[in-house]
Amino acid sequence: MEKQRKRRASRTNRITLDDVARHVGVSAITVSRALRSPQKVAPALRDQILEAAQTLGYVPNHAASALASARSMNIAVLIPSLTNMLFVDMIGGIEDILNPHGYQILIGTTRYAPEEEERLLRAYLGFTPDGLLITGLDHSAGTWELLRGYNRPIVHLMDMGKDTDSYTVGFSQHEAGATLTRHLLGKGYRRIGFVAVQLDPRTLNRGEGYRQALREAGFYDPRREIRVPTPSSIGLGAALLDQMLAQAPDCDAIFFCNDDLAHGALFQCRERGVRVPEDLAIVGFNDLSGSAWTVPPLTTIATPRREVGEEAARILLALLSGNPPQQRHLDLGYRLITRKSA
Amino acid sequence: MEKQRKRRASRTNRITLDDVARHVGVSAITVSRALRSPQKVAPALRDQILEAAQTLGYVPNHAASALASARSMNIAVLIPSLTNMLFVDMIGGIEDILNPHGYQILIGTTRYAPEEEERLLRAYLGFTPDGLLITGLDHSAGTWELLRGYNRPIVHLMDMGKDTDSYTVGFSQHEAGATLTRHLLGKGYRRIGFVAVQLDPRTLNRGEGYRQALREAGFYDPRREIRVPTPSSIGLGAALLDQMLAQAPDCDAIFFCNDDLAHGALFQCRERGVRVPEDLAIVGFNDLSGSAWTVPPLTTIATPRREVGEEAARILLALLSGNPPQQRHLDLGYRLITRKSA
DNA sequence: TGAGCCGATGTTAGCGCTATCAATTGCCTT
DNA sequence: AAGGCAATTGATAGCGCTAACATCGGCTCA
Repeated sequence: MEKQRKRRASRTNRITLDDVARHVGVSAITVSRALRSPQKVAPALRDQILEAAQTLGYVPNHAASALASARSMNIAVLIPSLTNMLFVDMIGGIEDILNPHGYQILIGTTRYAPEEEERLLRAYLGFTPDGLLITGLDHSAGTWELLRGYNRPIVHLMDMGKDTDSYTVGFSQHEAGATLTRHLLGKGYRRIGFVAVQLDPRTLNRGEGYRQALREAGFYDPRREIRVPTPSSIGLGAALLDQMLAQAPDCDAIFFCNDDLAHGALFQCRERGVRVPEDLAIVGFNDLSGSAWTVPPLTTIATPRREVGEEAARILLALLSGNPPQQRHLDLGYRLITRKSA
Repeated sequence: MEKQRKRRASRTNRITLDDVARHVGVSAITVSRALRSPQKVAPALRDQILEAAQTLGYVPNHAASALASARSMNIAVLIPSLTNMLFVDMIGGIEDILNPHGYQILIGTTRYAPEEEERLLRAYLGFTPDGLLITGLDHSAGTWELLRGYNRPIVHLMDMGKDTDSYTVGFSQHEAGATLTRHLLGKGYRRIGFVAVQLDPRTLNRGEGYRQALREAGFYDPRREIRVPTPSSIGLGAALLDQMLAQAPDCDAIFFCNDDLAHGALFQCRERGVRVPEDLAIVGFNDLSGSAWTVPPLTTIATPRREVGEEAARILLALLSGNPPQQRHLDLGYRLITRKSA
């Protein structure tokens, strides 16, 4: 009654565990062990198996392993966009921590759209990721439901949610916006404009901080705010500088919600003969790589994006190994970078 | 003789196909069909199944599907780095084409290191990707061996390999480098320097083009070349401008292998009081987003990186559907962008 | 009217791997 | 000497899904 195992037309001619096992003359499970937990196999045999695997060019089938073990060793990471260097830097931090532990990250870009995020999340759950890193705390109801049903570690990035019991790693966008605004106030600027683009929740929070700081000082004026949903770019910054000077010519400083925009604005100031910072101060946000090299160099807020990635990954690893950190919210702060533009 | 299927301690409490099937009162395969090829299931039943799947919150298990069907619906993409916007743009092009067809891309960053590329490739083959997009044609022997053993579609990106039978999509780095150099020669510059960083094969090819153009014109002088293996950055560009002016003060133009560097150089020229282009012409390569907004705007070569991604993805799709394109090499060219810096 | 065929659904058997438990061996205790 | 224990290897049964073939009405057409 020997059960004859007949291959289904050999759909793939890949080398399998069985092939290696047969080659060495042991059972498949022993090969599996030799590769996954070497200390469980006698040294001599282990070496023989590893050599055979090498010779035959064996590559473990990830799907089969994930299916059998219920651990996929991959982590889904959802970010709004790869075009924004902010998130690229964050991804770098994540990979630096997770890769050495054998985790593979799956990057999904939501294009700043909640529906797209939900669709993507659903698709990524199909990969049975062992953990999830997701940007922000603002999600569609459907997304939250998926997150609730996903009973594995989740860490939210770049936002602080002191009120939730989700794990979060980030900093207060609101405070950062207020800090930068207060810095301008401290320098004597009074008619401070704010330019917001993309209008994702983090941008809006910065705007809230700006508004609060100005209100407290008694200088808030809604005519000095511009909001457009367009994605950030240098060209847009130049255009919005023009728009701001047209709609509020008395501005003595402008807070751009992103360094890109500020770069474009600095360029445009030069074109228009507006002296920075004598006639107009310009400040940005994020401290992107070019901001030290503009003319004049840009005053901005440095955000700990790489560290956010790293720390979130560390928390995820802790959760995966069953050691939940006592703190649910990690605030990595931000730094005010004062250069010559204000 | 009913075969009792007993669950293995219910390791995951996810909803499975079987759950949906039981809920509706059909067999698992019918549910599978309703989801994957709806036209094979009677409309009324299909709707009932889809609704049940929705209600129960069913998410297909990717690993199981990949294992059973030998099609993973994912495509591995190996690039040197995400820090370089060049590759981010390329990824954007790839996703735009592949995502609508249901393919998921797995991004691997090799850090410009052949050994890392080989390691990554091996890891990614474990995902049984249905196709592979890999940057360049310069790989370690081990990588080539893996590629040879991988009998599924592969497209090489950003390099032309007219001599190989690999599929390639890109443009001639060599010609682009020569074209830019000839442009400078045409403008009357004679003592043209070249600054290469990172020293990946594409950079080196540009350098070859530069050298050939200058040799043909009889103006090549090796003292005007700088090569450092460091990654490109704005700060490095500033530093290398200084170095070049120190080692070859008679330079009347400098070709930086990347726009980043050129941005830094422009900044440094301003610091040093070197007028561009009157005292010194500066040109870059790639036409990154900031290059239209420098002072003065940068003359550079615009590279079709998004298109490279798109076309490579299209070729991959064609290969996956069994319609190999007749052309193995797709040259997407490049454009000389003349601005004020030369 | 019956062979033939088509559309809709089901049955069976794996995909390649690992969890679980069993079997074997050698060796240590008491 | 018997029991016990650890170390090593193996047998078996699935993980959740889909390919391949089987089945079953109903319907067409000679």
